[in-house]
Amino acid sequence: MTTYRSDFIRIVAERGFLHQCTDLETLDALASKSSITAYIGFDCTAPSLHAGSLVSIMLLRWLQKTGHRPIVLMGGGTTKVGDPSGKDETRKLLGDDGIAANMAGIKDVFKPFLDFGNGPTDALMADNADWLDGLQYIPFLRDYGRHFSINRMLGFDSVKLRLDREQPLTFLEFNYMILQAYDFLELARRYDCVLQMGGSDQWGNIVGGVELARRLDGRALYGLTTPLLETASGAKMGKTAAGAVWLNKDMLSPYGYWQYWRNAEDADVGGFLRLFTDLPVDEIARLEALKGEECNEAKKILANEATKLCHGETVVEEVAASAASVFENGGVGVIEAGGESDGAGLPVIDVARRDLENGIPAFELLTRAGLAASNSEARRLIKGGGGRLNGVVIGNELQSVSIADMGSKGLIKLSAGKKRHAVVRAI
RNA sequence: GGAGGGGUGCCCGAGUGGUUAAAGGGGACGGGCUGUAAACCCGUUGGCUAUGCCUACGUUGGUUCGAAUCCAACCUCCUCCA
Repeated sequence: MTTYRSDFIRIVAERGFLHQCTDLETLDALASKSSITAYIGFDCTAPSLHAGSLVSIMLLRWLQKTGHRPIVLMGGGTTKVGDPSGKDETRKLLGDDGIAANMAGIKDVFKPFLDFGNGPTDALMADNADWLDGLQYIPFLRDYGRHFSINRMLGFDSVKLRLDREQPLTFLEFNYMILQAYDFLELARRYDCVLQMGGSDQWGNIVGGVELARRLDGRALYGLTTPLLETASGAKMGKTAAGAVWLNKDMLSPYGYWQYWRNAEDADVGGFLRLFTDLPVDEIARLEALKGEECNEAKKILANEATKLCHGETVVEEVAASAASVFENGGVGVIEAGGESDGAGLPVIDVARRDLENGIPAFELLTRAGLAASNSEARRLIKGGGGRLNGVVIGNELQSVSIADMGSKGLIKLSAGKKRHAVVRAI
């Protein structure tokens, strides 16, 4: 195995972040003798980032921990264009307001992972709208557009995928890669940023920036990509039935976040521990070796550590206690204590006391609790034997749920399957 | 600009006037087996005030007792020609 001179590259390699690099040796040498600045771009297409972006975020974290300066680039400008990479259809175009709102949510995501400030290795946040918005079409085309070959761009996966699927690719989106290349150049000029990182689907775009800088400024920049993560059985990282695994607690509660990691497949545990926690690699090797049922211990540690990074240490304890209560004792978790769970426990649904006094059909309550997307789905769920009321299978979807079903704490536990639960409370 | 071929449910993909809420596969969800795992087996997979009703096969109109299926216009993708 290759030995690396810089802490950054060594750690990144041994923890599984490394997929491709434009010039690993030189970059390693550079990072070993000086502090470098590197960036990753994030588009503002949603109000939060999800677990799919976590590899990138952790990569910036390690960059900072090994003495370098991370730049988080908000795609305030590029989001207006829309990255065709990995999308088989045109994104809905967002307006300025939507982008600004999304950006605010995304900025929050980074706070627990990176230290921001003005020190030499403090993280920096930039917004490419600052330079992209002011570009003038003809001058830009003449100065930069002439360095891009359509012939090559057509070969890029992001373009090819769209064409192969017979989906439209607008000229607007086609320009995305040029703008991203320009971003890199701009960051190199402004902040002496020498490295752009990103998911493997960004390779083409990153290389575009490296080449642009070489042609225009005669400057060597570097690109590094992370593997595109899939779970061991091939599912896309960061997606579940309930939707994306958001990093923002308004979008996904810490409880739900913890559950995502707790439910990792056996085969993924080691890799996830390396990528998504700060645990030392030899400790991970030990956890990874656990076989059979013992693997669950490793998964709990994974869930605890990952949740700690994202939502903080204090919440983790409550979440873990909740999970133990729900899954090991058939309880309802921290909410039982009577307080607000603040996302550390099962979702709580408030239902008007009057409604409960009259009785609510079981299927309707499941829908209200968010355990089914529609009343029809709730009915099917119950017919299939997947609906539970206080742990008991609901036999008939019309069964009425009322005050009488509340336990001693005045709560009703509803379940869809063995893992999805919610607590109903009367107000 | 011309000629031809396409657009079907979350995705892929059958279906060319009624028996089609639409074959098959994937995915997802539920059940079984387990370890809150994987694999495997079974079931479900448009909505609703639900033994019925409503909405759906690119869009909008039309023909017909009846249309995803026929016609027209439009949108859009592909291939070839200029």
